[in-house]
Amino acid sequence: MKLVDSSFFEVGAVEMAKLLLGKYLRHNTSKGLLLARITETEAYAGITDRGSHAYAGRRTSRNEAMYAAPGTIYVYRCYGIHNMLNVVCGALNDPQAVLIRSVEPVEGIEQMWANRVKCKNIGQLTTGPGRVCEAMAIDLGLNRASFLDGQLQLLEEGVPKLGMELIAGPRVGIGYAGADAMLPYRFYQKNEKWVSKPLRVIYP
DNA sequence: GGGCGGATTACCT
DNA sequence: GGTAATCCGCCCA
Repeated sequence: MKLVDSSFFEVGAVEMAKLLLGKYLRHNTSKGLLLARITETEAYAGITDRGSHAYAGRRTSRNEAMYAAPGTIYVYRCYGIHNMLNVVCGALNDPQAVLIRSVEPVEGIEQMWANRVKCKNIGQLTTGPGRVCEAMAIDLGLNRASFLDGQLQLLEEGVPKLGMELIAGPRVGIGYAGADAMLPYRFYQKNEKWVSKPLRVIYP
């Protein structure tokens, strides 16, 4: 597998959310290598998206990473407890990002179990954005770093898989976003089992 | 300076 | 299905 290059990130969030499915997230930690396949994503599509931290051009210390170069890592803390991992994409000063909601563990699974202190069920090891960060030891120290040259990386297989059938539906937990809460910006592959919350309503 | 609440999870009934 | 946990960022004064 090879690292994706910088141009990979130069697309809007909705396209990026689809392209990230099946890619690999690798974290080189002091306790060993963690590798996982991305299985569920959500797009946060810039300043017109009421669900986004950057809606209406909001720019604060928390979301500053969204305004950085495509390929930047955006990690923030939610509910005072959980970290959320996002991939910044689009263009410089165009705050687009994709939330990684679930992954399939591939390597370093023992370490992931150790990181997920209270987890007993394999199906809950890495499904959910907070769980992904806990399992893969992703914290605020990675915020504003880059996927292109750091210890957290994105990889792809030499030969892309074809014919993925995608499921799309509304994003989770953004009821405040009004009409934008209905947008089909959450994605996973058909028959994917590493998913946080299966969709009831499926958009064709 | 102060109050509110969240891109969630785990554990309870 | 309901709710506690837990804290910084955000917004208003």
